[in-house]
Amino acid sequence: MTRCSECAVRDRAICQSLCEADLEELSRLGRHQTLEKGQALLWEGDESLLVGNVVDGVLKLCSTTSAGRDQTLGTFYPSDFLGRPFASTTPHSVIAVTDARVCTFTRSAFDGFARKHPDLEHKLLQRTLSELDRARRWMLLLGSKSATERVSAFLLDLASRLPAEPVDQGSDGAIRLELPFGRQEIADLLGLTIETVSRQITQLKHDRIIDTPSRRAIVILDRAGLEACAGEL
Amino acid sequence: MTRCSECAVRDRAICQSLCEADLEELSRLGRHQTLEKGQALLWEGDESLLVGNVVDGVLKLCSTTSAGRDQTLGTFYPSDFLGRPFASTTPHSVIAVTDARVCTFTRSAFDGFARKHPDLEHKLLQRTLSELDRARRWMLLLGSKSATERVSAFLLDLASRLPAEPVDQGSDGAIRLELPFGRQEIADLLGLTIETVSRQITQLKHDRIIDTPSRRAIVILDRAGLEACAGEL
DNA sequence: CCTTCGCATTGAGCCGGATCAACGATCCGG
DNA sequence: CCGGATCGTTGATCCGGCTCAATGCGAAGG
Repeated sequence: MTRCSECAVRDRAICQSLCEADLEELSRLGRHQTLEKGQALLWEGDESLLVGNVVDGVLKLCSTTSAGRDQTLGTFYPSDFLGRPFASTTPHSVIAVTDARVCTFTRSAFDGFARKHPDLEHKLLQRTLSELDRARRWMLLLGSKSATERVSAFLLDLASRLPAEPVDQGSDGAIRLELPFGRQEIADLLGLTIETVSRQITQLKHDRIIDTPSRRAIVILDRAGLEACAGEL
Repeated sequence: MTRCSECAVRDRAICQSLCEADLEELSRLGRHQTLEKGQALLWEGDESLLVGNVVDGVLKLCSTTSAGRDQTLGTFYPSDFLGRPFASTTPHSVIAVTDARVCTFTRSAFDGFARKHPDLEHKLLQRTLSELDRARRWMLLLGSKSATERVSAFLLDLASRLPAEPVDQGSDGAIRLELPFGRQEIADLLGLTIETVSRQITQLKHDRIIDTPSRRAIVILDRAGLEACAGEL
């Protein structure tokens, strides 16, 4: 394992709470793992064996309905913590959306280490609380928002999570997003169908609120307009 | 404030992690508060001033859509922890569903105390992780389940949370639930309208899966049938 | 260059749940 | 016991998003 002190997310992941010596100890418990797009790291209902940090790439948390429909329950970006510590089973699957690198620990080793390092647990608590806030905001979206609102909110959420590349060519404040998700994945995230997502994107494009230079790219032309469509927040 | 050692939820709330001496200290930071049905304890977006434990009664966590529609994002039963520690604002409102008693702390005092008591923080972390699991299960419900599935799942969730009173009269394993929620509140919880909730309940009654001896009471006659309607989990 | 394959878009029709509106049932104060 | 208020149920209609089906498009490979 590469030295933690050289880690790309050293200053953003929960490990930031650790001093050099502790970090050294933790690093001996972990290993780096690379995942290919589509590959699963954890399976819904399985024993909770792994936890870890995302170093690079995007992953999703998902679950399959009895009706065969997939629902995505969350997303993980670099420096996010994933897995279910302090429980015997993982309630949901974790799947790589893009090729990804994660730094993983066996759950039991991590649990033991965490219990001995209150600062680490504190960071983890803060993250979990934020994640809970985020999940509840998403519940609000799934429970009471229209398709337009969902797609708009999704794009705004993405814009806040992704490294935003400003479009230089004079187009005032336009932001280009490189989507890590395909249309079907967006649909699973929003509790919609792929057709509805596509139609909403087309509509937003016609309204000159966004542009779609390519399948996997979105340019936000009118952020305020998009926020209005998202029903705020 | 009554002594914590006599508290009704002493052995179930996060305080269980504390020794007598620490408990004594914590109790000096807190106060008991009674709430009437419908009364709010925290307001969405306000400064996060309070956190606490539910001693008695039921409360809900909710948010109002731009469209004026209410969505309930969670519920609190005795021994549950509520409020948003370690953040400056509470993202959602907390409102009493029934008359309730809560034991509250100012957030700043609680935060300070928690940081000095890793065992307490650990308990809080475990609770937050469970709450996150629960929120995600609910997201699955809101994102991809039908009205029948939602209402059935709601009744099962309630049955697992409420002190179940078995119906004695030979009716094999039937369970009676005293609903703390009105129809509108159930609708807000499930992301449905009151009419749809009502129709679903009527349907389940016709199918002899449940019975409704009174407005606020539900008897689960056929638990397996209800689980089937809920699309499992 | 053309083919193929996977993904995205577009169209037509349908259905579940929302909406609007009326009607019961229960509770409470007098 | 009555009258009103609140809450829940039921019915009729409407509409947003789903379903099913066809078409378009860009990337990879022959």
